[in-house]
Amino acid sequence: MTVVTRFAPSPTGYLHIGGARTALFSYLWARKNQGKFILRIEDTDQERSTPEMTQAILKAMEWLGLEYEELYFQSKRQEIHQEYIDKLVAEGKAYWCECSPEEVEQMRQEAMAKGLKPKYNGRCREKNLGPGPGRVVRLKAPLEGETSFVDLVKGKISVQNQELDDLILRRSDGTPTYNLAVVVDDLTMGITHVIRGDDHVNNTHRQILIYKALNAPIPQFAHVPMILGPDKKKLSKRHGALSVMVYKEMGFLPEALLNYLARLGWSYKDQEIFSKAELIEKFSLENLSKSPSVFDTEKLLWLNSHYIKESSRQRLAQLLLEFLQPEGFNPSLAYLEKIVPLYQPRAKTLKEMAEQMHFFLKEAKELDYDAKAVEKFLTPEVIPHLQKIREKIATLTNFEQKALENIFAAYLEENQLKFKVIAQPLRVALTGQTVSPGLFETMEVLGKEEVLNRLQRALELAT
RNA sequence: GUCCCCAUCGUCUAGUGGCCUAGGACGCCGGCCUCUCACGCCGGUAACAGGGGUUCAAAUCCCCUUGGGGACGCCA
Repeated sequence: MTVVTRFAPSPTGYLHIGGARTALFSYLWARKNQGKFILRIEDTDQERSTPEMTQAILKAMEWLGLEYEELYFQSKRQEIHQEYIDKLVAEGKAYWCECSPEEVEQMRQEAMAKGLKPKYNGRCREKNLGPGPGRVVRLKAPLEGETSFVDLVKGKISVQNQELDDLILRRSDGTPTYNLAVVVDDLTMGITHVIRGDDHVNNTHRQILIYKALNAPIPQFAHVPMILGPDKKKLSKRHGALSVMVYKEMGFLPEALLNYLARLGWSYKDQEIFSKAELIEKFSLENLSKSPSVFDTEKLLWLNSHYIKESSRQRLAQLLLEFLQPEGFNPSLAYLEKIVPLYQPRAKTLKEMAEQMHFFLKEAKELDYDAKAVEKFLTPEVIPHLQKIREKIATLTNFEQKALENIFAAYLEENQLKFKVIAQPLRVALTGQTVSPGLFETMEVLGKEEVLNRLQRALELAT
């Protein structure tokens, strides 16, 4: 049987870190088994679902590169859901209930008071009611025995049927409830493996009851533990960025996020770095961890810097444009491609990279000079040296790193100087700041004319 | 409150009864490299929650305690 997995987000919010991870696991499992990966938008909550969020989720899936074979919208499948509800009622596996939400709430209170789990007490079970205003359809769940399943990551999970109640299948407004819709959809889409968050384990037993009432085959379940914040609480907005697309805006590469997410709750021996192909090859459900994991931005940052080093300068240059343009810079790709390699070993994010390279993108006359740096390094002692060096450089015809190094070596030799003495002053003169990539590579990228202009400007500044 | 699940360094994890005086990675600390900042390289710090069993042998199996997470909707 071919493997079919699905990711079923509800468009009541953006695609968040946790969702992205279960989507990834579902995707990997399908790919590994040459199966099918389905994206199903569970937009049945008319109140809170929006088309904008649906688009946002689709975009995020695309950015992450999680391609799916089929796309469904749950809201368009209500007739199918209804068919199954009718079938259950016809077979006596479900019944109409006239209890109002207030009455049910009271039943819950009573159960709580008795130290029991809050649940519906089954009052309309045997009333044999038909449809009517305000009425819902409930599943006639077994009163005794236990329901269990073997979770692919947690092992056997059982629950006494007394703990479960007659869950609602069809709301009084005629729409199907989540549990019914999920079961019918998973069933009709031929899902073989339901990979989802830990928070669904309790629903699983209820869903299995529906499968059984329907006499349908039950898929395999794999419940992935939650992702926690640094305080070990379920990851939420107060822990910072949650949305996948915000990570994009923060300058993360999709492969870094994917790699990080994969290793969060899953492992393959001691390996840390995985390409997508490797992930597909090595992924397995049994190596998923059973316990929740804490989201660690530091490690994500490390992976991101790793992938920045691995990426081609062309790709990074292209991506950088998105960060540079809002800042008012519009460099040519060719020029950017020359700058990028100088930052690949240094930057942890694209955003950081873009910010640090500003001085490359301005002309000498509009360059910002850090006042403190100027005061500290452009001293009367070094000015003459910079002046002479500028003259030497001006004679250079091939303005390359090697040639520049030679000029400097010669000058330092003649004057019995250490490079250290003029390095920082030179840096400040060229970049306006005290931190930058190596000076020779920086000069080569800036080009002769710009270097001469900047030295000129610095010399004027210092006097 | 009731039910379900979980428990190895600060964090992500390896470990599937002897190979464990517990390995890797991030972070942190120190050193090397060095024109600044990084990168890189080398080294270090640091964990089997506690208590009972089972066994010749337990991080690994069982029980209890503690701690943590999740779920109890006409939300998904």
